Amino acid sequence: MMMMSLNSKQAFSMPHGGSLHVEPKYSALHSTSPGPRLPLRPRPRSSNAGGGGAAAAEEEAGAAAPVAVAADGSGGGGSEAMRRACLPPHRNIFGGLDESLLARAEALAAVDIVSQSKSHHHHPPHHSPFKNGRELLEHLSPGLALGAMAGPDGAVVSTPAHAPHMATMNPMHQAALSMAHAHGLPSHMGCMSDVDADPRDLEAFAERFKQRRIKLGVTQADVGSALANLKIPGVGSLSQSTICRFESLTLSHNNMIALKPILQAWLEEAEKSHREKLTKPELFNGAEKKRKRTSIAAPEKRSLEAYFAIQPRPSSEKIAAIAEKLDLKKNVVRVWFCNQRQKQKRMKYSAGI
DNA sequence: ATGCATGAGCA
DNA sequence: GCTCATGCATA
Repeated sequence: MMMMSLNSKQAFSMPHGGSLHVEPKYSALHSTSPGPRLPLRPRPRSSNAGGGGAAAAEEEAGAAAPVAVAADGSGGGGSEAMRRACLPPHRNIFGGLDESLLARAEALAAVDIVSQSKSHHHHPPHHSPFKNGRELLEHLSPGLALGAMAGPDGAVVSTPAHAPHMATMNPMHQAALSMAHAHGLPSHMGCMSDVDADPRDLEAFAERFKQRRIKLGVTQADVGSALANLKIPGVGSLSQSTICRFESLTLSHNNMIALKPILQAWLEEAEKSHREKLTKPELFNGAEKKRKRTSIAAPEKRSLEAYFAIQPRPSSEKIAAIAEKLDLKKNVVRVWFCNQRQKQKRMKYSAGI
């Protein structure tokens, strides 16, 4: 059970070189400063109150792009608004239909749906302690726009995460990981939040970051857990996924902006430590959680995509109907749509706003 | 690298 | 119930 293989050591050689399809990064948005700089809200708890105008506002929101910069506290709302402003005013012309909607999607995916004899599997609603890495964002946003930069009150979300297979780690890794420094974050942070939002900058940084990380011989997973060692108030660890997405620019713009200073801080510390060749292993240990990932079969997936094409935001009832037709759990379908929407948004951005 | 999932905060 | 930030599990 300990041979999970990869994961923590995928630093330099990813077996899958080019076979993977990279998802749309939001390459270069507008060249210079967008407007949406701060995802960080003043105090509110975790992430970005995205919910804000979410669903409702989503429809048009066209004009309100400027978005309140931080002050409003709902970073999410703001970012969202601006994001929407950039999106095409696609509206649900299908608003009224119900049956017809399903019928149409059915038609589109008819072939697949027919074979209801799919072999999908459900499993109990797994759960996990989950840690909240979002809080880190709030603390990182310098007082600039917010002015309210509380001290160490931030709940430092430490990571219950998984146990990095450090046993196999070489000295280099350890050195890079062991830098535990308590300090305020690199100087650059002082003036970000307003200027660091340049997409081009983020792109450049992400690339540089990856390059230097690899140079240090540290994996994405290592970086994630090492973040906790920075002891930055409110900053805990992050997962390999997040680091990966950061490097590949597959995070939301706001998320990228929020993470940049943190990763930059880590990078500087890591390189510093690397120079000193410090070696003090520091381990965390993780828990034993086993979440099972639902795998939606291709036919069902195609059907979902067909439905999504005509109505990306189906009502609860439509979701139920779809779930039944595809013989999937309603929640699975609902989540699928949510994730699909997120994905679509990123795609639209990458499309080159 | 990416698919499915959780959870916080908001409407 | 949505969005958004993130994460575990997995291809």
